[in-house]
Amino acid sequence: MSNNEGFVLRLESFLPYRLVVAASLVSQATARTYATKYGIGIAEWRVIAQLGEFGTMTAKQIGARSHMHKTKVSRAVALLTKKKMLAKRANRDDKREAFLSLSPVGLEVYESIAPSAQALSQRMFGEVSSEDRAAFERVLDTVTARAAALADTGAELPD
Amino acid sequence: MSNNEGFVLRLESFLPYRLVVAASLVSQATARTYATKYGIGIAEWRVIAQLGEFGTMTAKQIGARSHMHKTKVSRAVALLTKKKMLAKRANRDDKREAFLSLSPVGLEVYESIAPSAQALSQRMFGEVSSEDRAAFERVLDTVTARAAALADTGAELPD
DNA sequence: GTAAACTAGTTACAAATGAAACCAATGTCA
DNA sequence: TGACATTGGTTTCATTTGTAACTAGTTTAC
Repeated sequence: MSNNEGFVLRLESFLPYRLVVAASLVSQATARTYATKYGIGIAEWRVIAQLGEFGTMTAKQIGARSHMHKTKVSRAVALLTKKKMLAKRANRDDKREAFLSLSPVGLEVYESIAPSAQALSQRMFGEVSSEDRAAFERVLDTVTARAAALADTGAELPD
Repeated sequence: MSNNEGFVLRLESFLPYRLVVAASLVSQATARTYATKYGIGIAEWRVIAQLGEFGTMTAKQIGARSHMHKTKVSRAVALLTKKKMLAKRANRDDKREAFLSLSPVGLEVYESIAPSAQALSQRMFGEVSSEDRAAFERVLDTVTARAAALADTGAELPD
């Protein structure tokens, strides 16, 4: 029984809530897999994925493309460097930054983990029809844009 | 340029990644709004939302329905109790648990925040067509189920 | 040329989080 | 009945996270 006569919010069908719950489960499942099979976390994996896709980037570029806070990137890079998965090359023209890329070891990890990630995704989204998948992507796009705007303008709610 | 000839994962179109990014932005926007306007966090809001919807629940029930870890529920309940937003009534039949419900203050908060939350959701999902929204919900459902299964079985990746 | 403003990245600190230990109460089963 | 396992909930502890301060390097404006 609900204890108020006015507006009642049904949380179970409230989209922002459902989205966040789904993402958190996906994230858990993913983290668990990467951790148990490769001994790295999601942040590290994202760095590897970016470098695997684009070859060479600065930490800043990685952060921008992967939507990660710069401290997170910094720590992920430090860890991956310690694990010899990354090569760091100084930029002669701007000594503040460095060019990062996958070392042979890192590349190996990437080549083994990327198809696995794809397979995991397949397990989660595999039985979705392609129409639904397309719609899903459209919605993700608009929501991402809207939420990003709301998140960093700190916009007030309408009354 | 990519630095490997084999399989390349395009992170920007990788669904689990996009889902998690979208959710994190939604979560940020939401948290910011609740925090600035009501001085509570997402966990606290979820507790309030559950109680607003269902009236009276134990901490355990709240955790189960809202997908929150029991320590998180415990802390949220403690905070809300300190803020006089919750009423706690002992269960005579099982003194380990207690029945929680919204106090008059808590109910006020709920009645003011629930429509705001709805409005915020509207801002994020408002321009989505109802077909896309339906598809989106279908996908969320299947993904939630699949990810939950993967997350707690600790299933291995296929090779 | 140089002082002030700015930027890439790291570090220090504080808050949030989850796993595990814990406490009190309840259930089980001999 | 009484030992043992289990459960609701809290607390402790170690880890993760983000904010803010900081360092080193670069750009801008005079």
